[in-house]
Amino acid sequence: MPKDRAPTRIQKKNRAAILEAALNVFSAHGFRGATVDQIATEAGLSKPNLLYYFPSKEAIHTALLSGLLEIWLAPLHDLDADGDPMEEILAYIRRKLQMSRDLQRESRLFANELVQGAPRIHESLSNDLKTLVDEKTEILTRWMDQGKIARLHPYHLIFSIWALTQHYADFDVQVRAILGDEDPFEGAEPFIDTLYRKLLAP
Amino acid sequence: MPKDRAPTRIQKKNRAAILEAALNVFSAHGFRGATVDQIATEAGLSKPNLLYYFPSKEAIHTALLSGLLEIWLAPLHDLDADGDPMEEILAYIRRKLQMSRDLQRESRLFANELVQGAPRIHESLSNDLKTLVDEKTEILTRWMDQGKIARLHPYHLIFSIWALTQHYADFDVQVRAILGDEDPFEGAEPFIDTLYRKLLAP
DNA sequence: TCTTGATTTGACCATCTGGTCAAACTCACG
DNA sequence: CGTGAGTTTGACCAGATGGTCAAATCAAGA
Repeated sequence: MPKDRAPTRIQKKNRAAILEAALNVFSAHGFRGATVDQIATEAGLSKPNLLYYFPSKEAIHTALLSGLLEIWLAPLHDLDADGDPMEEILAYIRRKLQMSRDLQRESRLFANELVQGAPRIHESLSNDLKTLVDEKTEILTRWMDQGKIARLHPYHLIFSIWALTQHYADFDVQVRAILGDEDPFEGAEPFIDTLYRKLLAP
Repeated sequence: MPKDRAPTRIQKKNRAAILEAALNVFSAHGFRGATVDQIATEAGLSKPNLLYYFPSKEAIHTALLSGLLEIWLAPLHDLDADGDPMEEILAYIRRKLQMSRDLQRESRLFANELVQGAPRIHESLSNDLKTLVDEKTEILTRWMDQGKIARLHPYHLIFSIWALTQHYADFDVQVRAILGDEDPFEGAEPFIDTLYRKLLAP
């Protein structure tokens, strides 16, 4: 294991390569389905070399997840209480959908984990995520009280946004099996936009 | 392997026990994460005994999936071109949500498979599923043409129903981490019902 | 250039896992 | 009963997999 001084050039490069490779492999096969060898090869390292940088498979997974959680929640974090309600929400949705397209691997990484009961990030959900969501649903509720948007169950409103946007990343195969050549996101964006405009209209 | 005559009493019982156990294990851990031993134990059999009924782990998985696909698609199959458009769609959604609650394991089984690219059911998607969806979107399009429901992209309308309902089964941990003690489905039903009434109103 | 810590690797290990097999046991039916 | 087919199992195997370790190689500062 490298000493915990300032990371060397090589350390930086290899750690990054490992996390990048791990994202590919874990998101495609899940934790159990991924092998250390696979990750090492994809990172251009030997297995013992990889284990020189991370003490275990589990450690790679954990590092990856906690590193990405922030990115994953950023759009919700940006929801601004002082902005125009409808525009804020629609902007959030748009960003979330964009992430589904551009960060499919990340979405699948979380999906894999969640479908199997989130054994490794259960704590983050109950703490970081719950806190953030509570903070933002409070804003939503205020907007509803002010008649700026329709009154709805705020938690389920959030769930619906997650469901509708992440569906396109997580279940991409299914979507493409049905749409054929049509680009999923081309149709998804206006559809979801319309949906929320109708739903949220006071 | 048992001869392919009429199945004996014991064969019936054990096959059923194996599939039931396999549903538990595969849905909770995914294909790769499940072990034959685990399934055997949960079915109350020894591993070689289990392999007397199914030739391989893969065979169990396949039998399970293909057996369940029919059940899974039944609600959509029931969508009746001659019924009242709005009521037909809302009934479909309600049944789908009910399935998310009552058949969580089944939902997760498919979710696990889909998130990882559906390596084992890709064909079913492109054939059975695609055919059924095409058949039903045609009905939806007709209803839109007749002005019975709002004009929307029919495929994405279907996707949205799948996403919104299955989210509660597949990502149950996340939903519960946020809702706390509140029953997810109690709030989900009216929320989703309202959503589609607003969305589909012509 | 030399030295020292950082990096890399081949060989190895224990365990897990899917699957096999021959022998033992059980059951239904004549 | 007796018997043959149906059922069950302990012992076993080969390959995969996570992880270890000592030795070899490399890189950068004195």
